[in-house]
Amino acid sequence: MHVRRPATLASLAAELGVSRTTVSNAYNRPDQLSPELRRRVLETARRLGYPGPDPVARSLRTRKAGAVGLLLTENLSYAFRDPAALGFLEGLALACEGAGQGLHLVPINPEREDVAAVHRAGVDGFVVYSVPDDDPHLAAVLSRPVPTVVADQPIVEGVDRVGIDDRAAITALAQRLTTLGHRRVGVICMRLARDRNDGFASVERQQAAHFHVQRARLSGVADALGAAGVEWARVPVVERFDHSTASGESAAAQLLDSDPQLTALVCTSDILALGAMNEARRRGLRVPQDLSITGFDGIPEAERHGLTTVRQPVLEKGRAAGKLLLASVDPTRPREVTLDTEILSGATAAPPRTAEERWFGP
Amino acid sequence: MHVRRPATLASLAAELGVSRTTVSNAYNRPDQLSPELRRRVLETARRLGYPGPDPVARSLRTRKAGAVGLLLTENLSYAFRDPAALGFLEGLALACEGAGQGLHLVPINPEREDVAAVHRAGVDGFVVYSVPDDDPHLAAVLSRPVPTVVADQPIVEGVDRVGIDDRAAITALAQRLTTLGHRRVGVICMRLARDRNDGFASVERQQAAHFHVQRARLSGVADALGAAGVEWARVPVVERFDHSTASGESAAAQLLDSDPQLTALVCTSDILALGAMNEARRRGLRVPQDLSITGFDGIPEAERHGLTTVRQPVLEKGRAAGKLLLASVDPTRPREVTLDTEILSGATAAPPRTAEERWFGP
DNA sequence: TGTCCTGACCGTAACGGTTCAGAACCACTT
DNA sequence: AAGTGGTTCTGAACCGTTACGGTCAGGACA
Repeated sequence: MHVRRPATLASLAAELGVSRTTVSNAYNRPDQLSPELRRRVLETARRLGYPGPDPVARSLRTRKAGAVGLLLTENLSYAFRDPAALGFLEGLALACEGAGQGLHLVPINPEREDVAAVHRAGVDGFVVYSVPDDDPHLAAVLSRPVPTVVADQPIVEGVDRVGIDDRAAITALAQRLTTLGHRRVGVICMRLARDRNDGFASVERQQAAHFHVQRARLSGVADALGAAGVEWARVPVVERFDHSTASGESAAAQLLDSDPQLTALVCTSDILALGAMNEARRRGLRVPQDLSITGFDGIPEAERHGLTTVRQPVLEKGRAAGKLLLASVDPTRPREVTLDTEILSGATAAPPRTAEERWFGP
Repeated sequence: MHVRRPATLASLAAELGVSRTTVSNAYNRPDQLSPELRRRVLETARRLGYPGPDPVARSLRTRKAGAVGLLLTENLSYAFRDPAALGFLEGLALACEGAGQGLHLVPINPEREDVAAVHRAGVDGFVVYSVPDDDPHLAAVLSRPVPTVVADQPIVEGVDRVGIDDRAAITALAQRLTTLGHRRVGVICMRLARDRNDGFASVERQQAAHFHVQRARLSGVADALGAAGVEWARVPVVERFDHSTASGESAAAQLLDSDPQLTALVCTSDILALGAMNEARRRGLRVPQDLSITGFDGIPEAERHGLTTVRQPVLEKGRAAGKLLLASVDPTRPREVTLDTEILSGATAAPPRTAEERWFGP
């Protein structure tokens, strides 16, 4: 007995004495052959251990892979730790599931700029989530002749997009602070470019940021403060490469050390804000009496801590990205989806203490 | 100007007046052709908008898809809500990433028993996580001629597996309760089969359970109680189909209603245990003074609440599953990996109150 | 001068399917 | 007897690539 090569559609057809077409039809178009023959085909398939048409060969012919690729800059595992990313992923998975499409997570090694994985992925389209404008993987995705949807960022000419109005949302939030009377405000933001810069971010760096979302949020804060007469160039902005509460803590420390007069910290994510709250507690500063803190995202953890923040519909965003991609054959689909946000009032924003209060207590 | 068909390797070769092989080599084996020609090939490719070799065609020829399939019973989105599943997913993603393999999430519609998605997935192997023994999707995976690794359950003859010793782990935990003096114990477990049964689970149902992990954990509890002289048939076991804290709450309520004398609740997951704690609080029962509660998994949330539970290395389990699958060409690999667990003592297990204490206070 | 080696390139044959235009056959109508 | 329509099945083309086993020119070597 020799090592039998696995059965194929052709070998099955030969065994049965019918054409390959007929075997193919037995699987894909039952109405095209008599029930009796179909039964025979399937039975013989079982006997020979034929597992059904090979998915890759089928994909080649039909030009459909049945899967959507997801591109993330970070380690895949990052996505599983960040609640906002996780919500997005869940929404996207939901949309794919509903359409019977697989979700192919593209493996990115952030160390090596290895774009090959993007070219190797057998998918019908890509969703790109939160990568910098100049990411080489993004370029690789765009070079492939498949539809693409970008979530949040970056903004690429002619590419479908789903996101929120980051700028307007954070402007509204920051306005609450200025309305409460805050004028000395510090800002904590996420990485602005692919290079690591854990420290103050100059206005030039802010404007040159490769992460559109961060850029938009910073200018949103600038808008609100500007409207209250605060000169943006004097507002300290601290950047952190890693997105973690530890980053929020050290950033808050850096801000408060450099300017103890700050009455409010605006953070561009809830994770950072939660870290900032930790640092405030460590310093014995009461939030919001001594220090107001705001976040962004509206993750469950933030809600539990009563953080004043912007809630964005992350799950809905993922779902919208999936739907948009899967509808890409439809010329009447929207080319851009902007979802609504909502301010969660929380309990971490209050009027600043006056100078007297600072010294003598309320 | 006509609608140009997208460029292929062949059309590129024709344009250049070289063979297809040479163009292929320009991408895959730069050493096989002169740098000069390679440069010309790549430049012409750019000019014609050729995006590089088609991944599907390549997969067909090389018989490698560059991706690992993941099969979950539940909605994909379930995996993003259950911390244990999430940890597993993260570990698996890490392993794939390290090997440059994609992770293909197979879309399962739990309503319809549609196995097609399994057949459509272009992957080099499957990881199956937590599905019932008789799941049709599992059968579909096994019918495909690719390596497969099962995580936790089910146990399939001849299929590689990674898991923990569920039975021994929970026996040790339950023994703590019996050592403390507990004899009236109730049990809350997850679904035992594919049909919904929100209520008491008979011993027959327990033994016929299609979820190996649940079966193992229940018999582990039985072992410990048996050793303390408690007849298992009299121990109330309540089953819940959905895995949520709400399920834990209602299950605890059902147990305590049926037997107010219970001094301890053993739960087969932390999620259920956290729900049970909610219910205890609602009833004014102090944990652990009035009621001891134990969990299983060791999720972060449990640790925060000081739950007495078993910690299992979920991330490591995912990673191990990935490594095992990716090593499946190596005949010397282990065929089964059993990871260690550890009891987290927590603060939700204490000696039961005596009858007197029950009536007159401690 | 003949032999061998090496680098550069090529032709053919898969890889395993799907698709589409018909062929063959049969029952039924006119 | 010829035409009509429907069902069932076939043949050949095609999807885009890579594996494999070459050829061929030119230089090294003895």
